[in-house]
Amino acid sequence: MQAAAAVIAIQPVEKRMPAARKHAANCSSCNLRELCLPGALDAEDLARIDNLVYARRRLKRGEALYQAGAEFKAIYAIRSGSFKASLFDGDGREQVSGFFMAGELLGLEGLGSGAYQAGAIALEDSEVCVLPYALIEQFCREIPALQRRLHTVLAREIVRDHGVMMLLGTMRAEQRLATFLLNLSARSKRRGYSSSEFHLRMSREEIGSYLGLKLETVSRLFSQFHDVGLIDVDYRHVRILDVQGLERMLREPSAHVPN
Amino acid sequence: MQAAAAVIAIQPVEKRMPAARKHAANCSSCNLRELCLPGALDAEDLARIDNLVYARRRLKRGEALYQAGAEFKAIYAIRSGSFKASLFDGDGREQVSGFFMAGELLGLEGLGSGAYQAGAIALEDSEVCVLPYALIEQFCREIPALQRRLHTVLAREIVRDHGVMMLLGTMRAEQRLATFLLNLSARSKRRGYSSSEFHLRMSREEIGSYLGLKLETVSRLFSQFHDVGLIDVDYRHVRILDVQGLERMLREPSAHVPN
DNA sequence: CGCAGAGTTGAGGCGCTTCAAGAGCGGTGG
DNA sequence: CCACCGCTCTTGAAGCGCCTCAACTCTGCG
Repeated sequence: MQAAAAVIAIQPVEKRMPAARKHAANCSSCNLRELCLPGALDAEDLARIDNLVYARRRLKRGEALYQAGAEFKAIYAIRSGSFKASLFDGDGREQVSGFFMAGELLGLEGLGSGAYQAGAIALEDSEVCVLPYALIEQFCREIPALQRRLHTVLAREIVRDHGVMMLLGTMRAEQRLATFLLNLSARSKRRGYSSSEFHLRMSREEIGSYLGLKLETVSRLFSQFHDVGLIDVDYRHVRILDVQGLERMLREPSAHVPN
Repeated sequence: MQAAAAVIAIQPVEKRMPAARKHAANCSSCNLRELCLPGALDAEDLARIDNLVYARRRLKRGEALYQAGAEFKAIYAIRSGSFKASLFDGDGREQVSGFFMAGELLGLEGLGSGAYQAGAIALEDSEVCVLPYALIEQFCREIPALQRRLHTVLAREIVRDHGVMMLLGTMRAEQRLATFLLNLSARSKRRGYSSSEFHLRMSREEIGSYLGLKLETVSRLFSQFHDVGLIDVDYRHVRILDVQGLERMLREPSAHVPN
């Protein structure tokens, strides 16, 4: 229970939500639940975890959900908005390790360890559900399906990181950006939005940090993709014109790039 | 139990081990346990998980413990020897995602998902403990300390991957190799071996794949490190002469490399 | 309306790759 | 035991891709 006590500064759901909206804090009535921690839990299990969400928290654009190195207390599920996660090392390097959108989980790397390794910053006004670790531990012991789901979600995070390693280790710049755009497209689609048209919530510099490129290179690639008819770009608004063209780029050999 | 049944081809511990050596299959009598899954479990909990190790398996150099994409049945703890994990994508790219040594766990990314994402190959004659997922799930429900430990271990794997992302995304070639050598040194020390002198079990090409470099570059860097007095190299035998020199390299700004 | 931050575009250079040739090591068979 | 062969490693020369530096434009916000 110490983890729950540690987030006491945040108002519990009951106090924050007027009675009329209170239901919205329950996983069972949340339309993002399939994407989120509950996944394909059946109705009975779903009802049992309804007070797993200890609180909600709203963040403004640019605000930090937690800092790198901060004490781990809870994982967070994104209810609305989006975030970037940033890694820091002791020598002044910074690297964006991922972008996260509605239904995705933040802070998994702190599970069972003392601290968050990456910092999480809101890329727009956002809202998250706070899932205290103590509650997660308890519910996972009681509900086998949830335990398994947590493992799945953790494994998925590892697989996601592997994708980034592959991208950084083996792809040339244009393939990295193509991968990035296709990934955003797929996640946008999965959330019921357009797969071909979306708004980038992050800067060229943040994209560059994520992809292991400089912002100028990212900018040039956007222009180049536009020139060959793969996409339309207007600042942060992107429309994909030729999905297969982007996919084809990934199959090209990566000359002049590490194996 | 289906996971345990699926590994039936491997002889259970009781059958493989003569009575005199049988104890060696128990975590409680394994001198690697602190590094491994059990971690700092107390004696009582340790006794309870003694048949978590369903079997042992020996592999020869070059043999695959499991292939990428194979059905996930168990995680593996390295009892002796070492492994590389390799990632593959659909477009013919390959990337070494890590090197693993005694006491470390393989196959975590398959937890709760259907399949291993990376393949694991023995870099020398090795032996592993087989930990069936069904048993892990069950023991974690019964033993809170083990549940937490599993989370810690999973989170550590994520943190490890973040380190690789940082390395690939922000460091120049010589910093990558320095990081690699310092990492091997620390892990060697932690296992009771020399921190300054060790034998590389992997080829230059495998190192290169891991570091996002070509094998020729790796080779040149070894020579260069030798020339400036940082290390002695004789093929795969390495001796670190100047730890602080290597550490100093990491602090240098990374001109001509992504942010 | 002005200013700061974000994005674009150009010119030049460095770092790592590519291509190539040769040397060293280990395993195998005579 | 030695000679051979394949694989790994080393080293050199040349080139490409992305970075650096820099100037300018566009956008959003007070």
